[in-house]
Amino acid sequence: MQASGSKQLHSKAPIVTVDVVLLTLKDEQLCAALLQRPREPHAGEWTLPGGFVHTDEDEDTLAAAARILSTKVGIESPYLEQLQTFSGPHRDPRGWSVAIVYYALVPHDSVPGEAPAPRAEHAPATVLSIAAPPRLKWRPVDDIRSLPFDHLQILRTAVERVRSKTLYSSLPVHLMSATFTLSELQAVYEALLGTRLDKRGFRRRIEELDVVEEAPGAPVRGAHRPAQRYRMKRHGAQRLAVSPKNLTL
Amino acid sequence: MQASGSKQLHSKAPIVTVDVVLLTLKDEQLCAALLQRPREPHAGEWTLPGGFVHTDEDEDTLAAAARILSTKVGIESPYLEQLQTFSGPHRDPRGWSVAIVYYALVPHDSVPGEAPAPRAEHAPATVLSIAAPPRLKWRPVDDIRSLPFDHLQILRTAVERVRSKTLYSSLPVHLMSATFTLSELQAVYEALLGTRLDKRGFRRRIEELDVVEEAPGAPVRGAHRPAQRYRMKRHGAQRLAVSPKNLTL
DNA sequence: TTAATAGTGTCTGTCAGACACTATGTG
DNA sequence: CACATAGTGTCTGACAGACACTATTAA
Repeated sequence: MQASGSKQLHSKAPIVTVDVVLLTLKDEQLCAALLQRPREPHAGEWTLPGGFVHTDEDEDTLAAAARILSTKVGIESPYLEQLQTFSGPHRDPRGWSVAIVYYALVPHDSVPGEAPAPRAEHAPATVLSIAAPPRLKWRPVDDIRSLPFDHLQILRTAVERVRSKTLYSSLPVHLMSATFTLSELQAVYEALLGTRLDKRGFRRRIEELDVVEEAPGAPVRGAHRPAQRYRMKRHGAQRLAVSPKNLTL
Repeated sequence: MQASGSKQLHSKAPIVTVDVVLLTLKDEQLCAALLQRPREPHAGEWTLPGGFVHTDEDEDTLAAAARILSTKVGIESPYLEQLQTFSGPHRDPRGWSVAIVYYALVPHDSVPGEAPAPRAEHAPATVLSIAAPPRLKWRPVDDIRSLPFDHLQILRTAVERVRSKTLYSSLPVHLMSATFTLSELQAVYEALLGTRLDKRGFRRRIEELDVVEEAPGAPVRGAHRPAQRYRMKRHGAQRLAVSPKNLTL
């Protein structure tokens, strides 16, 4: 037994883990981060990043999720939000378990690659997990057909949430690099939704949401007419702008 | 320690509870159910219904929430949905804790009153906590200024969620009796939103949502023109209809 | 008939979708 | 110049908000 030494004599306490669905956009495809498990159960298989709560250092499960991303994937302060809690006697072979699940969005260019040891090209910051290097890979979410535990269901739930929020919010800006053009942003929305969007309507909408602003510096000088660079507005920490137009009865 | 006897030597496992924000509408006011705690911590104080997961009988935390409502409040199969999971080292004096929180909506006429001992009508199953019968009361949510643990924050989050969903969904039908008139339903929406709504627009909207149907039987013969009775459509179990109009980018 | 509530018809301003247009760069 | 991408102007059908109207009961 554990902390509550007096009352719960009937049943064992559940196992508690925190899992993270880490998503990015790569070649117009939404991809999820998978780690190869170093230990049983399901040793050697690819799963969502996860781990136990460290009650001696984590302030809450959000902090635990951030720690797991930092430690096991080498990603710092991404957009991170609680998804849902999954539970049951069979989802983990070790017994009755609870998984508090978060989802995270990161721009593709701030992400460690697929090497057993992280590539040198990106992520110059020290990656602490070098000692027991977890293998990392990114897989398009629509290609993932099975995962250990109930991680496939968790992944599907997270993807559904992200796609759904894309319809009425500015969530996808968290998939963009530090600066980006509106055309790039539109391409990201289109990739997530699997639809073409009208340029005029898209720009009207983004402007209403009021979450991006012109970034200083030179415009993008591509093959043709240069494009204005934009960046995310930082209101407070990481607020989600939802169109007020969609909230009318 | 617990099931995972090998890896987590660093920190104690968190305490896991399931709490429920149980809401109903009474005299045009949204009210929450509060129970008087029979035990420490906060013995004698009024809190949200809650309890431990019984890993030997609960299929998941949703089932645990349903069991807690049935056992401790005497309410069977209400609308029940996961709200959010709260966690941290300080929210419960017993230690680092996780609360998986659900919210439930019930029609006012299917609800036990404020009696000291629970009525005999429900909960025929053995109630283990009969020794110290939990007292129940209903308080308007806007009058509740403080609660033990972090239950005030939890309550506020649930109320915000319900009011927000009222704007674009049919959630409030779960606050209605078995049959009801459209005027009554509109009054409930108005009470939740604190706004007057246009009758024509309201009826258009409810029709689009396609969640109510005409109920058989005599119309309501009140003081004046009789009104058609309606009832909730049962699609599957308890689906939530969201207006598709609000999901356009 | 009056009062009160149930329920419908319909006008209108607003806005999203559509699409044509201009602007500005490269080669 | 042709071409490609960036960015804007603007028309129009649909629809939500508003509100007047009819319908049906009791007293």
